[in-house]
Amino acid sequence: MQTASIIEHPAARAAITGLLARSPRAAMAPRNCGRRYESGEEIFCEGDPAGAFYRVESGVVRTSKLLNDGRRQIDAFHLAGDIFGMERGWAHRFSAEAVGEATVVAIQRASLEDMAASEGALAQEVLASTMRLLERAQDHLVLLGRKTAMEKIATFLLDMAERSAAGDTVELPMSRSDIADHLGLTIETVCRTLTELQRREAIKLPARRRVIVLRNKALLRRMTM
Amino acid sequence: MQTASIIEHPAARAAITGLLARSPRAAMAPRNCGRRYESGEEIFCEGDPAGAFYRVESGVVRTSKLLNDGRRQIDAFHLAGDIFGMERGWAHRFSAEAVGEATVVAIQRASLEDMAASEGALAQEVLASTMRLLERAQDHLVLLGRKTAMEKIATFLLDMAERSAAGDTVELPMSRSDIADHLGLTIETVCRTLTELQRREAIKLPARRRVIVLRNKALLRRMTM
DNA sequence: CGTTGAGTTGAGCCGTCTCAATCCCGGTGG
DNA sequence: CCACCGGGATTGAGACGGCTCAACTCAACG
Repeated sequence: MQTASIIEHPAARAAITGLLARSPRAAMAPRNCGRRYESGEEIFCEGDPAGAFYRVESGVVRTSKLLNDGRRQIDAFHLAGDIFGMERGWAHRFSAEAVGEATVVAIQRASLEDMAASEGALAQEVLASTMRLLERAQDHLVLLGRKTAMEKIATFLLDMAERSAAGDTVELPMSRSDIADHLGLTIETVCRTLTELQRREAIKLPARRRVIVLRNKALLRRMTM
Repeated sequence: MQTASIIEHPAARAAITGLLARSPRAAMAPRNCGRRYESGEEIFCEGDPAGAFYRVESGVVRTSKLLNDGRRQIDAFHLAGDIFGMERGWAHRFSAEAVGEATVVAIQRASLEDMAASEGALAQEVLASTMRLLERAQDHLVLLGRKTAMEKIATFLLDMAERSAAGDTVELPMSRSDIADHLGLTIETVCRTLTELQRREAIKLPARRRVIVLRNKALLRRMTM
C-alpha cells in the first residue's frame, strides 16, 4: 500500500482545484461529494462518454468487458483509494459497477492535454496511477495466460489479503462468479479449487460464505509460482 | 495508427531536450543514436535497473515475463514507433528482446516526478503512451481470459495486419513459439488453428513460413468475437 | 420457518496440452 | 546448381485440466 492517491496528496488537491477551475465543467464537480452506489449498480457503461474518472472512497468497484455471447472478463477490482475510468479517448472502454455498496467520487476530467499540462503534481499523480493500473494489468496477463486454476486462486487470495490488509482473514466482497470472471475460470472451478485448498489446509472456509481465512500463507505463496 | 509518439512530436522533442539537460545522465544520451540489436538479443532483463525507456525505430521487440519453471508470457510486441520499458519504480518488471533485427533508441529517464513536472508536451506524450499500453493490455486480458484458441488467433492476425498495415499480406516477424506465449497457447495449437483457418479459406499459408495472407477479413472479424 | 439464490459437489465431455514423429524452409558447403 | 543439414513448423494420438450440465446444500433475509 505505498499508494499515494491523487486526492489525498495535498499538492495534488491544489492542482486538481486549479485544473477544475479552468475546466468549463468545474461547476458540476463539487469536491468531496462521493455518490453512494447500491450493490451491482452501474457507475458507467462501455461506450459511455468518458467525461470523468473516479476514485473509490469505500467499498469495491469492478471494471469489466462483455463479449457478445455473454462471456465476461473482469479487468480489475478497485478498492478504497484506487482510481479507475481514466481514458485516452472520450468513451469508456469498460463498464464499471459497484460490488456490494460503494462510495465513489467523480473527478470531471479535462482533456488529457490539460491534465498533463497542468500543475506537475496532478500530472504526476495521474501518470503514477495509470502506471499502477498498467502494472497490475501486466501481472494479470501472466496469470491469465500461463497459470493453472490453483495458481490463479492462490495468487488472487494473497493479493486480496495484501490489498485489504486485514490480517489472515480475507473478506471477499465479490461473488464466486466475479472471481471466476476475473481469473478466467468458471464458478465451479473456483469452488472446487477453494475446497481443495481447504483440504490441503492452506485456507479455511467458514460458514460465512464471503470470508476466507488464510491458514498457511507460505504454502499459498509457493503455489502462486 | 493515430499514434503521436514521444520522439516524433516537435514540442516533445524540445521537452525531452529540456528534461535531459536537467538530468545528470544527459551526457550519456545523445539523441538519434539508435542501437542495433541482433535477433533475440536482450535489450533489458527483468530486474535490471530501469534507467531508461525505449522507442522502437525499426523491427519488433517483445516484452515478456518468465515463471520459475520456464512458462513464459509475452506481454506485448512493440512495432516501429512504440514506446516500451517505462517503469513506475526503478527496476524493469519484464524482459525485452529483439524479435529479428531491430533498432531501438534509449531515452534516459529522469524520475517520474521530473517527467511529469517538465514541459507539458512531454508529460502528455508519456501519459498518452502509457495509457495506450494500458488499453492494449486490457484488451489482451479479455483475449487471454475468455477467448478460444480460434478467436485468439483471429484477433491476433487482424491486429498485426492493422498495425503493420501492409494490405492483406501480413509479415509475422515472430516465431510460432512467440505467438503461442503471447496468446496463452502452445506452439502446436497455434499451428493447428492456422491450418484450420486455411482450410476454412480465411487465410493462406504460403511456403514462406513467416508470411500469412488474409483472404477473408470479414470472416476473420466474425471469429474474433 | 419458508423461500431464494448463491454456493457446492458430481459425472461426463471437450478443447487444449503433451509427447512423439515427420516435414520442409533456408542456409551451408561442395 | 545441387545435396545435405539443422531447427522451426506441422501433424498425429492420447491424456488431462477445466468446462458443462445437473442436482443438491445452505446462509441470508423476510
